[in-house]
Amino acid sequence: MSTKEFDFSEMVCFSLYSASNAMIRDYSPKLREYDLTYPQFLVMMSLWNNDSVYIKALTEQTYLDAGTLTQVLKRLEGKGLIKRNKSLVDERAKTIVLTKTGLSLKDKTSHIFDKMECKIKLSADEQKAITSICSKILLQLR
Amino acid sequence: MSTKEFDFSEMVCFSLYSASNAMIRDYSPKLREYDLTYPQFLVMMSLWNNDSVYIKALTEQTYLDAGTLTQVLKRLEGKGLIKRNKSLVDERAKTIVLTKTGLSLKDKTSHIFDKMECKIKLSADEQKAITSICSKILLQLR
DNA sequence: TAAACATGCTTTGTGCGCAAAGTATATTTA
DNA sequence: TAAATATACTTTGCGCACAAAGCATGTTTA
Repeated sequence: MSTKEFDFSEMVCFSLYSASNAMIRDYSPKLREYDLTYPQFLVMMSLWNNDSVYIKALTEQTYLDAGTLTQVLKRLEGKGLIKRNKSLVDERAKTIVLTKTGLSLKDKTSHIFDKMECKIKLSADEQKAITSICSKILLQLR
Repeated sequence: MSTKEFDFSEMVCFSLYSASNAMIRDYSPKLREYDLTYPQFLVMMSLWNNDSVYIKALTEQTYLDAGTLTQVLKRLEGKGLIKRNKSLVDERAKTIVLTKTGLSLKDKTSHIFDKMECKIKLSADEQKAITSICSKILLQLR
């Protein structure tokens, strides 16, 4: 016993983990020009899709937990990109709305994706494969 | 302008990020029984493959940077799983060696993978696809 | 309608992940 | 061989990620 070797390149979890870290690391300098981190950018994208939502909706979009989102949203509010308003309907909940500045960032950052896409060269099939297998994993771990 | 919707499920980076988070989140309770985090477990696996190595070798195996590894290794040493010895050949470098306790953990934790594998049901082809596409991404971001 | 429970979010504490700066040792170069 | 450069690692600072506990407001139930 104790003779089995661990082949890191065949491990699903490690592959995802290291590739995800690498991609986010690569995004970071581009995002930093707009004073954003990747998770912050993610939240902004979700809000650009759909504004005036509860934090609960953002946890479902981003798969981040409420505790993580609370601090991310505080920082985004600190930068003047969003406002957190207490809901009138449900006093427990907070409605997240984009400020004018927050909204205007959408167009300014739209080139970041294009640059990224051309940097990592995946075929359409590979792109489809990886995203669908990731969805499958995510679904099984809910 | 400003009309494009972001489709999260088609984004490579987000797919990797959320699936990786989900898998690590799922591993965590099992690893916590052995007082390990996922990155700590990763380092241990690397050492179970190959002991008495410089930290540099671990950065290459795990793709974690030296700063991250320094703290992970300190914690592993604190738990008595490894020792960090100053190299006799190169005074700058540290040689990481497993303790008896650290070595013995290999067999004790070997079941964790099997449980995980059976939980996320991927075909052999899917597993091969995802790991190879992740390798490709990693290679392009070096 | 009071008590029990659920929900939406915040707080706290731990451990990454990484950039940037720092320290000590080693190697190369002029 | 002294100065410049490189290497191996550590330190610092910031922002996640998440579990667990906490708080306030809702909803359900006895």
